[in-house]
Amino acid sequence: MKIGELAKATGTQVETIRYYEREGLLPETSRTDGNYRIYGEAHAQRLSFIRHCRSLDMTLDEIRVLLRFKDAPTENCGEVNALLDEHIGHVAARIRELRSLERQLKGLRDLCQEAQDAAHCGILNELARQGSEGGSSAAGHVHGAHGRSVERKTMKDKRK
Amino acid sequence: MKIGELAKATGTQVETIRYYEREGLLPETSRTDGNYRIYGEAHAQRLSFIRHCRSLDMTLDEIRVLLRFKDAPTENCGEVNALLDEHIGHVAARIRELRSLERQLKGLRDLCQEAQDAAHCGILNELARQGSEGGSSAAGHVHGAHGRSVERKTMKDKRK
DNA sequence: AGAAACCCTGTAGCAACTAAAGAGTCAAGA
DNA sequence: TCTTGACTCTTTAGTTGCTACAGGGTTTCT
Ligand SMILES: [Zn+2]
Ligand SMILES: [Zn+2]
Ligand SMILES: [Zn+2]
Ligand SMILES: [Zn+2]
Repeated sequence: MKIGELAKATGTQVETIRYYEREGLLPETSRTDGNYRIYGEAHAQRLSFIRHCRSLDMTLDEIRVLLRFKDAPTENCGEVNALLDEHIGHVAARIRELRSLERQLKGLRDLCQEAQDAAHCGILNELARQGSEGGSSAAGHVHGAHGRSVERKTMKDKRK
Repeated sequence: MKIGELAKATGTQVETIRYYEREGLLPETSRTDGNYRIYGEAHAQRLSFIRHCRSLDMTLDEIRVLLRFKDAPTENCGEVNALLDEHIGHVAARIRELRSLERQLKGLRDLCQEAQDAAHCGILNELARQGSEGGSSAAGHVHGAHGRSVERKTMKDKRK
């Protein structure tokens, strides 16, 4: 099948597939006379595997490790288990961070019950106070607090 | 004070301060004869405000909005409250996503109790199964599952 | 005076894509 | 047959919030 069909079959964007090839997660395929990539069932399975891992928020580096084991069926899978445990740790750590943020944010929110002039807004004034360290810092690899997908479109005219 | 002193006073890196200036979060300052930026107390406060917001995982765009209200003390702060509520929603949404991921990952982990050959590893086999959509997708702006800071250093020699 | 410590601008890199430019290929319809 | 349209190709740049150079200039200390 051609790249567009593979994309449809796996729910992946065409550019993402080419990106994975560049990154070495998918092998380079054979090509048609017209230089089109052609894929088989094995490619579809491998891509499904990758996307499944990504849906669990693993990094491409983590996925690379798992793929090495997929490609070496006689190896002992102990490292796979360890990697998964670590990744679960990454997720758990980020959840703890975000819960702490949520608490702080709710406390902050309570400082302004009803709208007034900005100069007396408890929220703005509290944010202006210095100190109060303790934000997210160490540990794993689960980051950010802001999603992909939405509202990305509207960002074009941001600058200027 | 000079940029290095401001950096020390606020616990911010020098490059970050210059970056905020480029991004319009901090105003351009006056300069010394030798073209050094000079800052006063007001700048330090503004920077503290920004860093405080960042420690709460707000985006720079969100912070820009809050700064507009800081700069207009007579405006009604209703939008501030709304922005905070939205951001709390972002964080809450991401927590829900990550909790779902955590459940899935733990279920996956249970599929391989003791190390064996990769071909029979329940984890690898389950990841290879297709379907099973339902990963993170819609909503807010709290993303990823992988932290900043650590293990970034080790990534230099990644390719090749 | 010389060296260390600071500052400047400009550019590139990180993760994991996404989008777009500019060109080529292929199948079907008029 | 020709032409439209859908598809594909490569290359390049943009996204977010910084961080790290490189290659200079300035200040300050000794
Ligand atoms: Zn992880
Ligand atoms: Zn308020
Ligand atoms: Zn937010
Ligand atoms: Zn196993």
